[in-house]
Amino acid sequence: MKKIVLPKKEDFIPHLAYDAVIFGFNGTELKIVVLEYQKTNHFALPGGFIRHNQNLDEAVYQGVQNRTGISDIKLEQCHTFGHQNRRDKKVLKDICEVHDHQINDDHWLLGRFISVCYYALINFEDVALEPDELSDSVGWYGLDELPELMLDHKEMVSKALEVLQKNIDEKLVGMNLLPEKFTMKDLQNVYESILQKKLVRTAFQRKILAKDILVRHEKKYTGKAHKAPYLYSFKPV
Amino acid sequence: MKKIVLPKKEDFIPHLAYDAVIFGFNGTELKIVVLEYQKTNHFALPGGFIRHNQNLDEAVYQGVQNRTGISDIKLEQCHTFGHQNRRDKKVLKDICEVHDHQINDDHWLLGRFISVCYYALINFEDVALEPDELSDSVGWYGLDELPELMLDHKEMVSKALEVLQKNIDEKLVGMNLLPEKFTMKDLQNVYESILQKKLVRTAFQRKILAKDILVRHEKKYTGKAHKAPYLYSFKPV
DNA sequence: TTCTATTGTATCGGTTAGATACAATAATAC
DNA sequence: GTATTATTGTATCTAACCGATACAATAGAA
Repeated sequence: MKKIVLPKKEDFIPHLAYDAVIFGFNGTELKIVVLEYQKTNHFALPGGFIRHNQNLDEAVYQGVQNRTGISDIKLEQCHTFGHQNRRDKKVLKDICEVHDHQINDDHWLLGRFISVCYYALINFEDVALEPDELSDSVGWYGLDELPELMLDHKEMVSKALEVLQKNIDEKLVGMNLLPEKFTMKDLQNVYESILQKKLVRTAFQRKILAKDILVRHEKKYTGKAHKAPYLYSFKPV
Repeated sequence: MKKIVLPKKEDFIPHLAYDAVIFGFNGTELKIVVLEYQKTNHFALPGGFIRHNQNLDEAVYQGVQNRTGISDIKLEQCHTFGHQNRRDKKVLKDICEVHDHQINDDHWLLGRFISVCYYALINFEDVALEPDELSDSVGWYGLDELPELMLDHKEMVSKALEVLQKNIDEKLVGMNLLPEKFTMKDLQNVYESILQKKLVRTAFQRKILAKDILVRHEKKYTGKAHKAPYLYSFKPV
């Protein structure tokens, strides 16, 4: 197993971390990015630390990019988790062991961490996930099929979803989760995935159209035996 | 000037702080708690640091209590501020100087701090503000009459108000800001102060009554030459 | 007794959302 | 070709909600 270099204590703000809940939409279901640490069977949200010379927001942006290959996303802060027992020696020791690393019990990475949680929405299609050297795999998981996650990462997912639900009407969420052109049904699927409930088709269509944020394009012929829906895109700002 | 004891580096999580925006309502206007550091003309939100053996939430609760004398409040997290330039050597040096303290340029308190901002709503009447040993005074300031505040504390106030506005309908804000019994006008004043806009009296009354969260009591005779309003209290949960 | 300011409530019109209805239509079955 | 089917786009009805307006009730002053 390739030897890794652990982050050096003096480069980072101690006891402080970030984690990110990256939402994507595959056309049917809302999914999030989860990392698996090589050979350890430990799963976690993409996260990391903040350098002394980095703004918090930037650290998160760059960190997410390094760990997942995702760039060009808009991250929003959602909550800071600061419980005393936010530490997990076992996971980190397992990771080090796999990489043939010695780690002392008093190593800074084994201490308590306060973590600032961010979330982002991205288009499933134009992302190629690329695991970093620590991670075995980086993949999309549906909200109902999440593996056991490290620490309170599951709580972070809940919190992020909650914030997303609260902001759904003002944030034009579809813009980030859908391809350039999409049908009204696609957009409704996004809303239903986020809100985790069925919406009334006719009322949804009426509401969205009344917002006057969409441009209507040609029809989309799917080959199915029924009326073809129009394609839409978001009006440019 | 009495010599103070600076917080010791080894007790606290370095580079991490909290600040709190405490909202109160004096019957007419929304105000917040601001500390003034003795003889320095520096003003700040009540804030502090997190001990290694404290949960974040608890650290904030206890810290606010120590610094202002306020207890028994429900604090809500609103945002974490992490810009690189969140440091202000001058303010801290001034404070130390006043207290006849030497402080080196590389002292941990002069470094960069990431701060988790909380807010709370309290009833103006049942609070006696008591400044701690660092502070000259601790007082209520209207949102339009805030003094110049340290660092990005003004931004924190804006953010807290924004969050408060967003949650106003689900959080029953009056419960914390008003005395036991109050008139509909009082409650409307609270809403208007928070939302920073006038509301339609009749519609407001109808909306609140429709929520079915109030109990109506006797009338309140103020001595004014007009119909006396009813007093209300919030229904017990 | 009259006057004034405020309160409590009712009503009208406009907007929005759920429920329902229905015509339009793309492809299939016959 | 014609009938069939599933889905889409739109209209209509109703209920809920809000702003605007009206107005009666009323506490105290003039």
